Parts: sequence; structure tokens; C-alpha cells
Amino acid sequence: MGDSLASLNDKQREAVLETEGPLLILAGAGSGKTRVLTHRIAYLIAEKGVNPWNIMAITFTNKAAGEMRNRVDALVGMGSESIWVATFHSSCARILRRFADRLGYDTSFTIYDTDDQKSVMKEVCKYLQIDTKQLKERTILNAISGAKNELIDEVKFAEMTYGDFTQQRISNAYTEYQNRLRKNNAMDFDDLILNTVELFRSNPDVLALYTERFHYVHVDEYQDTNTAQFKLVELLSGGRRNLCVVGDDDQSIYRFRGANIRNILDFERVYPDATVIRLEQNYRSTQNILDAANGVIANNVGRKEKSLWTQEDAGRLIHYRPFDTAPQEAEYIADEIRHEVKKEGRTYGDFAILYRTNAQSRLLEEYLVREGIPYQVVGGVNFYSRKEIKDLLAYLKTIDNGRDDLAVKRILNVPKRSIGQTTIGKIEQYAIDHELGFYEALFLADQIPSLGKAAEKIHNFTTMIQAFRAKTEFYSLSELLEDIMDTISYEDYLHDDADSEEEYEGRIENIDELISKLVDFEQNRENADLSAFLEEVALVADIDSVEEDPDRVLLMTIHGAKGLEFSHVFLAGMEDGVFPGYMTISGGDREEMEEERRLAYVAITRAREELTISCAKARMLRGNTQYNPVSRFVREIPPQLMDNRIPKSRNPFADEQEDTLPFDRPFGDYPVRKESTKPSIFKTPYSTPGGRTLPKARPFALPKPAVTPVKAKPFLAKADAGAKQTSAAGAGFASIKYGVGDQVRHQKFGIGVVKAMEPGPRDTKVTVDFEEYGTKIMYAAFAKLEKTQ
DNA sequence: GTGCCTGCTCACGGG
DNA sequence: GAGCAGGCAC
Repeated sequence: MGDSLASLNDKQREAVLETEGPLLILAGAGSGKTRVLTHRIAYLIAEKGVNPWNIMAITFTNKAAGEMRNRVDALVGMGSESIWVATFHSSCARILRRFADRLGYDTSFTIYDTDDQKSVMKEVCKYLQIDTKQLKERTILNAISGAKNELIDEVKFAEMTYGDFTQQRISNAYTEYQNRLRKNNAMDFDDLILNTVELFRSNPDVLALYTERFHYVHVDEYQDTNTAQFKLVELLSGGRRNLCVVGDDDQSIYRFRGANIRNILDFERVYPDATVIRLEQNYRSTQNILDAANGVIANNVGRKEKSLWTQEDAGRLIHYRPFDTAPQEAEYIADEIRHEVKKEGRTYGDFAILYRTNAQSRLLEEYLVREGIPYQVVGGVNFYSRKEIKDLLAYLKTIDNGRDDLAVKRILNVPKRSIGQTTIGKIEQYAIDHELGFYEALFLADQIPSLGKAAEKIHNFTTMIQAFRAKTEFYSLSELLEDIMDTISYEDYLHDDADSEEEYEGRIENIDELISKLVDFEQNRENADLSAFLEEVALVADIDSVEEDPDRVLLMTIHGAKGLEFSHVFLAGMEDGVFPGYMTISGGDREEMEEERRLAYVAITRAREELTISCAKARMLRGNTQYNPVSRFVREIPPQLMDNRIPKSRNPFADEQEDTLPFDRPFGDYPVRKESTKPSIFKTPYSTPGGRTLPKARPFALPKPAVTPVKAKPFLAKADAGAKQTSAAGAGFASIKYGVGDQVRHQKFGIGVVKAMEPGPRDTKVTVDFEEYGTKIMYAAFAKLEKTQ
């Protein structure tokens, strides 16, 4: 232990030794805060004799929790497993699984994700006759989420809306929404926190159970906590008041999600006896990168003054690369990565491409695929919100218990059973009239008037579900899932439903991944029941799925990159209107602009050795081409830190003052690749006010021949989003080498005989009678039928 | 009830 | 540019 303490710097050691009372650790980016936290926990156990059972550490993501757990395990060894290390949401879920009955929920409650919330809100709006063109579901849900984050429940909300018509409608929707969640025995993400606080407030005995357990409470990423989370932490640490929070106000980037930056800024006011320790020595980046970050963040007013420094060298200058168009930018990045891997011995895993919005990933992916560079996109559509995954989970949920109406409705007609909206409406009405759950009402289908033939279809459905239920006795989860897929011919359904063979294959890949997750879960959990799995699934974040070793470039939003670091970071799309976003610029809200600036700070500090900032004069946004000036954040970086200037032409809308700023600086060591003879992408070389011609940004390849791009490598399923838009070329239907009467082979359906061929405007419809699967009608391009000999 | 077409809206970030 | 609701034909 003494050894490990010696490995810390003075400030870090101070933070470890200051074990009693409230403590705020202001930890700048890369200042070793996880190290401090883990050493602190180890110190508590080894030197202070604290029982691991009495220590709690809360994080925001499972990944962060997992990392902390591993590092603590390594330091502490035996006994570390009884430390409570978990995310806010899973901590609350765990507590509520034990005590939710005190709040009138069943402890087997389900957790609703964003999609589920939207479905419920849709029904609510319909029910309350709210015109969703005037008042969107999203708007209402945002209002509700905002309220919950501030610990305002539907009753309080109603009291606050007096006299405001729109607010009253939202209030009504809030009330109805909560009613429905409660009826479905469901909680949304915000409810997990809100309900736990509520549980503690109304049940002192339950609270005492936890305050007696947690003698030392640690909170990571404290700047991202919202009011409800603050209250929760306050309650949990209320016993001995040994509360240690770690955060960086400069990295607070979740205001839109209710994060209250005042929690960290006012910590000393709330806890007047608090000790504050600043960690400003950075162990990650070069001084140039830190100076750039410091230069940008210094423009914020509402912050705690601090400045990062390092003992390391200045390092290389920041690469600034302006382009005419977004595709050129993407091509440059892909080419640069390929070059550095080939010539400079880097690995793909050294690189990350960061951007402001998920939509920007598409273009970048296209060029990475073209260059054959393996990559993984983090974020976008969450694995568990994919249609096929949600379908199958809805089956599992319904088999587990039919209390989640949403899940039952989702699968009632998947695959198609000719049970439509009208029938569902009638059952719903019947359920309401007789105070039944939706699933219960299904059993009484033959008593529901005017259901007609649909009643029998419903009967078949419930019989099937009951049969599955009976099987859960002797089936494992994965076996059950495979049995479901078999029984409902889910693969056939997906195949018919898909727009392309590639889409279908992607979905199958996802299902395979789900099955391996299930198997993995069953092997590594003691009580591997369905509810436990569903809970784990409900709380995973995108970043959680990123694996450590694979050698590939990571693409993600800046939000997704928080807490990560890379040797070489590409920061793409640095234009006013993209980053900071159009809304922020036109909104004129200073705090919002400061949040964007903090995001820029986070982005810059992800880089260890090299940072390449790029932008494009012309970019396709929302379907039309936009011309944006270089981001103000780039112009806030001291120009002498960059290896390229901001030429006037890059910045058509900037005023003189801003535009001239970077030009009176010496020229940097801008590298030009000597070995390349490829023509420049720039039509005209930039000229500077001084009349000197700028060296070209590194010349790169002309567009390559239009071959069908090959997916770089079948990495995680998430990469499939990228493969999708490049698929069309391969699916041409130019040569159909079979005719009516021929025997053909299909990849999935096997051998069959062509019964009919009907040419259409886009593609030929082929009817095939398969030996095993019967008659199928398919499009020639997608079916990829092969004539057998 | 299903499938197709059209026209509209929405385009920031995420547990 | 994409996804979705609503209208329409079958």
C-alpha cells in the first residue's frame, strides 16, 4: 500500500488520505481521477480497516463501473467484491427490486426505454385528444423528464401549472402517462431515480438500512448529476457524511439531460465543511493539446478557475485541415489513417474520429470502407432498440409475465397474424371496461363483441404463449429463445420484411449476438432468470459494448467519447452551425454556448499525442448544402499551436476581426507527404494576405473506381449501419440465368423450382416452389437464386 | 388487414 | 435525407 501511495503526486495523495467528511475533487481531464478513486478505496480498506461492504462507488456508465471494479479488485484483492460499485440507474434498480412494493409497484417491474416511452405517450395523446402537431410527444416527454430530474412528480407538477394552458395539457399527459406506467408495472429511466428518492423519503426504515451500510460514498463524474441524483447521493451518504465526489465542471456536457452544473459549483455552499482538492497535472496529453484546450475553455465565464499542465513535451502542433467539401474531409481522414498505419507503425486502435452529431458518421464510414479500414461506430441505434431485438425481448417479457401491455401489443401481430389495429382497439376497450390487463383480456377474446374471426387468431396466440410458459420449467433462456424463433418462423418473417438481403443478414447477426449474450449471461450469473437479464439489458449504454483490444478505428460523438483517450484524435466537422450547432448560435443562450464549449474542451482533451481538426466549407445538412464558417472554437485555439492558418476563403461569413486573428502568426511545421504524387484535392491553392501560397493540405487520392465496397471486417454488429448504404451496387439484377421450370437454389430456402417470372419496372418477381419451405415470391436481385445443374 | 404511395416533419447530445 | 403517419386500393 505504501508503494502505491508513493506512485501518486502530492495532490492525488492528499485526495486519498482525506477520508473523513465531504470532499470535492476537482479533477481536470486526464489528471488521474480514477486512479485517485481506486487508491482511495484501497486505502480505506487496507489502512483504515474499513469493511469493503461499507463502501459505495457510483458511476454513470456500466463501462466506468466495470473499469473501477477491475482496478479496485487489482489493488484490494480479497473482499473487493462486496464493495457496491454500480451506476446510478442500476443502483436504484437494485434497491427498487427489493422495496418497490412500498411504492405500490410489483418488485418485478419492467424498465421502459425511450421507444417504450414514446409509444405510451402516443397512446396518452390519443386518449387525451392532444393534437400532436401542436404539442409533440417528444416535447411532453422532455417536460416530464425535466420535471422528474427536479423531483417534481405529477401531483406537484399539476399544482405548478395553474393558469397556463399548455402546461396544464402537459400536466394531464404526465398524470395519464404515470397511470399507464403504473398499470403496466413499469418505470422509465427517470422514475428509477425519482422513485428511489421517494422510497427513502417515505420509508425511513429502508433509508436507514442503506445509510447504515454505506459509511463511505463516492460519486464519479459528479458534474453530470441532476437534482434527483444529488438528492439521492445526499440521502445515501446522510449517515456518516463521508461523501467524496469527483468531477470537472469544465466537462459538464449533459445539461440537456437535466445535469445541474450547480451541484458541483455549489458543493462548498451545501457542505460548508467540505475539503476541495484540485488535480491539474495532466498525464495524458502533450502541452500543445492542453494549451489548445485551456485556450478554448478560458472563454467560459461560469467555471472554477483551473489550468491543465503536464511535465511532458510540447509535442506536435495541432493539425488544422480545412476542406472545400465534407466528402473531401472524410476522404482525407480515411487516407491519413491508412497512411499512418502503413508508414508510421500506428495501429487502427490508435485512432478515433469524433463528431458532434451521429448523422456525421455516415460519410466518414463510407470512406473508411473504401480504404478498407476496420472501424466501429459507437452509438447511433442502440443494440437493444433494434427492431429484431425488441421483438424477441417482447416475446420473452410476455412469456415471463403478461403485465407489460406494450410488449404484448408489439408481438401480437409479429409475425403477421392478421390481427390489426382495429382488433387491438377493441380488446383495449374491453380491457378498460372490465379493468383487466391487455394480456388478460386476450383470454376472453371470444366474449368480446364484433371480434369475429380475429378471436380465433388471438386464441392461437395465447395458446402459444402459454405453451412457452410451460416450457420455461426445463428450458434455459437461450433454448427458449431459439424455440420461439423456430415456432414463429421468425427468420422467414425477417427475410420477407427486409428491404435487402444485407439488411436481413444484419438482423440475423444481431440475433446471434443476442443469443451469445444470453448464453454468456446464463453461464456467469447465479440467478440467471429472465427478469435479471431484462434488467441488465435495459440499462446498458452504447459505450458499454466497446471492446478493449480489437484493432479498429472508433467513430463516435464527442458525448460518447467522454472518459476515453486516443493517441490520435480526428475532430471532424468543426464549423459554426455544426459545432456549435445552429440552434445554439441562433438561440443566443450564453449557458448553452458554454456547454458547447465544454464539449469542445472534452473533445480536444481526448487526444494523447496528435489532434487533427478538420472542417468543410460546404456540407450537406438536412438535405441541402450549407456553407458554414470555421467553428468559433477553432478560432479560440491560440493560432501558434496550429500548423495551418485559417485562410479567409474558409470563413466567408466571419467578420474581419475574427478572420484576421490567426494570420499574424508564424507558420507551423505543416507536413507534406513527399512520397505522394497524387494531385491536390484543392482546385485552387489558398493564398494568404501576405501573398504567400499555403502548402496544400496533404494531397490524396482521386476518387477510386466505383467498385463495390467491401465491408472492412465483420466487427460488431454496429458496423452494419455503415454497410447498409453501400449495398445497392452489389444487388443488381442484370443477369438472370434461370427461367420458369428451372431448378434453383436459395441461400436459406434451399432447392426449389421456378414457377413464374414477372418482370417489373425495377426488378423481376420470381415465384419459386421450394421443397421444404413451400412457395415464395421474391425479387430476383435480393433472392440471389442460383440455377442448379 | 395489408401494402404501397405520398407528403409531412424533423433533423444535437443519451442513461 | 430519412422516417413515419395517413390515405388509398386491393
